Amino acid sequence: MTLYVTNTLTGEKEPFEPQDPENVLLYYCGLTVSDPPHLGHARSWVHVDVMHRWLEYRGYDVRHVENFTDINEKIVARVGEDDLGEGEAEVAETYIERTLADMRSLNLLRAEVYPRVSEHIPEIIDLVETLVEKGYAYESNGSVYFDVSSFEEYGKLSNQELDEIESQGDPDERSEKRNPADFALWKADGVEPDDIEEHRHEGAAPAEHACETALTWDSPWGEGRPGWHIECSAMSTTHLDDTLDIHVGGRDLVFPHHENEVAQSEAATGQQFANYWLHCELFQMADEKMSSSLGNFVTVDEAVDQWGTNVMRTFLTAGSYNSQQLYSDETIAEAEERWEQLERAHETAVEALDSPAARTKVEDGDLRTAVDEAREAFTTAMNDDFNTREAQSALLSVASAINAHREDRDEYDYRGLRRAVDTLEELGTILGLSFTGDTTGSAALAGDVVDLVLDVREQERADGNYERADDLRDELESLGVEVQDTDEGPTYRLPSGE
RNA sequence: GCCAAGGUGGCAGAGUCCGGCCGAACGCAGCGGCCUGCAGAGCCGCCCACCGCCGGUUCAAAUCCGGCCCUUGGCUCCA
Repeated sequence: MTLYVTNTLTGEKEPFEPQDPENVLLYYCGLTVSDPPHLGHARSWVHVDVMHRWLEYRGYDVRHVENFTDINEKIVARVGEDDLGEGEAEVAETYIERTLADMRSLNLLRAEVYPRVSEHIPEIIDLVETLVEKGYAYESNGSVYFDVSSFEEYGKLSNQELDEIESQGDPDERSEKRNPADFALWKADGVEPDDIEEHRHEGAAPAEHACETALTWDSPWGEGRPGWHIECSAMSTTHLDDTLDIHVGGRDLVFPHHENEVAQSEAATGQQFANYWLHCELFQMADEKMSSSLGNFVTVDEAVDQWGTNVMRTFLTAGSYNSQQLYSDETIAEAEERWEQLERAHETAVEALDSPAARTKVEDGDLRTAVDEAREAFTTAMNDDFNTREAQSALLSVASAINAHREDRDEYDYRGLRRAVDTLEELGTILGLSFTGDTTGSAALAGDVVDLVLDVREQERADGNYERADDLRDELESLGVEVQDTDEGPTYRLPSGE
């Protein structure tokens, strides 16, 4: 079955064909590490992760590269704040560590490499030199700008005409540029206090001091720093190839960032930069998008602490990657409900498999058919531009089939249930969902203690002391332990977290 | 102003590329029943949609074409 993806470059859904039939070169525009990652980032990460997993599931060897932009005025602006660090490099490092920890907490597959701008200055300088030599860029006052008029296809990604594009970069640069739409590849000197003023928070070090920590490098044009767009071109080429199969990023980066990457890379190599441009849509808050600059974000660590990894992943894949998604307590709660349905059904099936009522000679055609159809539906959904919402529906239909089977049978279809459990686990993994609860350490101890309390409660119930039994249940409930009485005795769920 | 995406039930959100299986999925909320000491979970059934508006094409349109209205995002740092 063919995989279809929506390509921003053409604006159409097209069959996906990597250059090499066995490998996929995937580059994701990572973040500028000047703030703690928020749920908007997590949404993109999770969708890229699901793409990665699905491509692997389809048999491709995925070479996934994701950069960290660790050179930026906004990072300099944070110097000295809290315990972020005493210089641009330290602040960046602090946030990179936090970011990697957040990524782990979301159960993301690791990328092959997480290149940093500061470690690719020679490659960047080479690239800028190439552009100057080929006549696509010019030096001005120690800075180097890309001459957009020299690149005929400029605007093809964001579908804009050059004369409609307004000035890029800060006002000071404009006098140095030939065309207001030209953008900086290399910026002369370091960072000036004025450059960071708007990004500074309370408690940050004095601007002059912070700027002194800004990193600069020698270049053929004198001391300076790389411009914003050039790093992705340099790093993707270094770690992958001149032509990427898939370049992913947030919708908000289409212009100018991605447009500029296309211009730089294609001007330098003469090759198409990326065959497929995929863009993740943004979260929609009640009345505006979630963004670092608006300060209306929920950080990833807060969210994962509160809801747990599986709920977050269910939430983040509750819409297609390329559709805007509404963020609210209600929409998260709904995702939690979906996840819990899956989790409960999984548990139900596992318990049924372990019970003596499970027979290899029993066969429930409805169950087996439902599982097979769900598998089919999941595959179809994922191949249709990574339709994770539909994929979730398919998983939920397995859950319903399990419950229905358990409901109206006295003897269970062992093989059918086995297949249902395997399907939930296997397909769940593609969405990054994990059914394997923590059965070690304190979680196991907690489970034993709950078992003990439930034993006592069962005795009370047997004795007809329902009030006492309900109290025990309420107490457990208040600790987050969800108790359910079933025909085969009580079951419970510990608070979801990790 | 220019570019892009979108307007589907009370909410949320698929389906629109490739018109008919859409009398519109999945989930939440709501209603009835079963089960239960009770509750929850679960099961069965139901309710809620003239698919933004107007017009066109067609045997047939949520899906194609044209016009209009509205929303969101980008055009400045942004996943």
